[in-house]
Amino acid sequence: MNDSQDFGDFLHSMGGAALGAWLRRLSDRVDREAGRVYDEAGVEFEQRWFGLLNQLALHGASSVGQIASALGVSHVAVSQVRATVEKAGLVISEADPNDRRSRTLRLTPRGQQLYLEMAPLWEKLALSAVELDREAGGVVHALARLERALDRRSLADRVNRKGSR
Amino acid sequence: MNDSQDFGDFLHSMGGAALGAWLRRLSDRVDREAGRVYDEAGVEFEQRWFGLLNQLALHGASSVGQIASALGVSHVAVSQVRATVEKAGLVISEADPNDRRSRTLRLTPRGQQLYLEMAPLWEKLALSAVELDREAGGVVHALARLERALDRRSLADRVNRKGSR
DNA sequence: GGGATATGAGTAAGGACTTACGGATTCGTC
DNA sequence: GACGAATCCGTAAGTCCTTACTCATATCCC
Repeated sequence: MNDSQDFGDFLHSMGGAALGAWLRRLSDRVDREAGRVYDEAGVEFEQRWFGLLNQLALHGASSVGQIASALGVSHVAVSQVRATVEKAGLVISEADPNDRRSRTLRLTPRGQQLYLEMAPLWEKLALSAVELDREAGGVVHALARLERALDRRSLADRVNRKGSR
Repeated sequence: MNDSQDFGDFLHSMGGAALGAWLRRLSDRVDREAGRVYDEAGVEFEQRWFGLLNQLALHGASSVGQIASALGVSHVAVSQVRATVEKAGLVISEADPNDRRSRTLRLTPRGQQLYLEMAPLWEKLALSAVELDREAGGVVHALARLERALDRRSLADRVNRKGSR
């Protein structure tokens, strides 16, 4: 009946500190199931590659740092993925002539071809995600709001301001 | 204006397949910030320990498997945490006399004491989580609904039923 | 009662991130 | 123009989880 009361109960029994663990559990689950989709479709593709490839396909050649900030991950994560997709022949990288610290990545022909081949599958994945989101009553928006709330004030900050009593 | 249209756009540009990555990013963030809370409070505690300790404190002695299913993680994760909290002297374990395959865990006096010491901090963490959830318009409920939606039908299943065209 | 099967837990290895640090440029200012 | 600070990227190591495999004990069934 009283939803926010229920929720408080939930958080107290689960432990407020368990929010992170819960998010991780769900993320693992979604990633794992996406991986299964690729396996069942018989394609050699890792979910981890998606963000980088998608970024290059949508926005053309980009640097490691650009991709990292677009995806919201560390440059290290991008760098690691770059190494594997480059080894797989999907991407090439070369030093930016204007700034030789920076490395410019772009899809190879083979990468472009793979992207096109994968497109229908990703489309179905996106449709499924929309469907899930609808059934879940707008998780995606809720997550975006959570992210903004954390931007406004960090968890640590919120805890500290609860007083030291 | 049309929210679900916006959302579809979002998912198409982000890529539906990015949902998992996004959840992971948020989980990392929440966990990291929780870790900062412990550091700033000057306590030697790892967020990873919380689930196991909380379970033992709330439900008394339990087996590895019981804790794993209560927390929704693999028994391996519990086993790993057990090893470290046992080494830290917070928990003891002994073979269950009724079923010697099973290992029964319980808090040591020191573990109980730590639990009591941490309680105010966790309370503040829980309050902060409630606050965040309110600002985010009910993420927790949304996540629970997402989980149920995935239980009803897996992502792979949903994708497969989108037809192979 | 004994052999096949199931179940609880542990170890090893791996996946997707992270932080910490180091190397190579570039920038900014004197 | 050079010296220190800032920036881009890479490697190493660590975190928190997972799956795959193995061992030991329990259970089932004839």
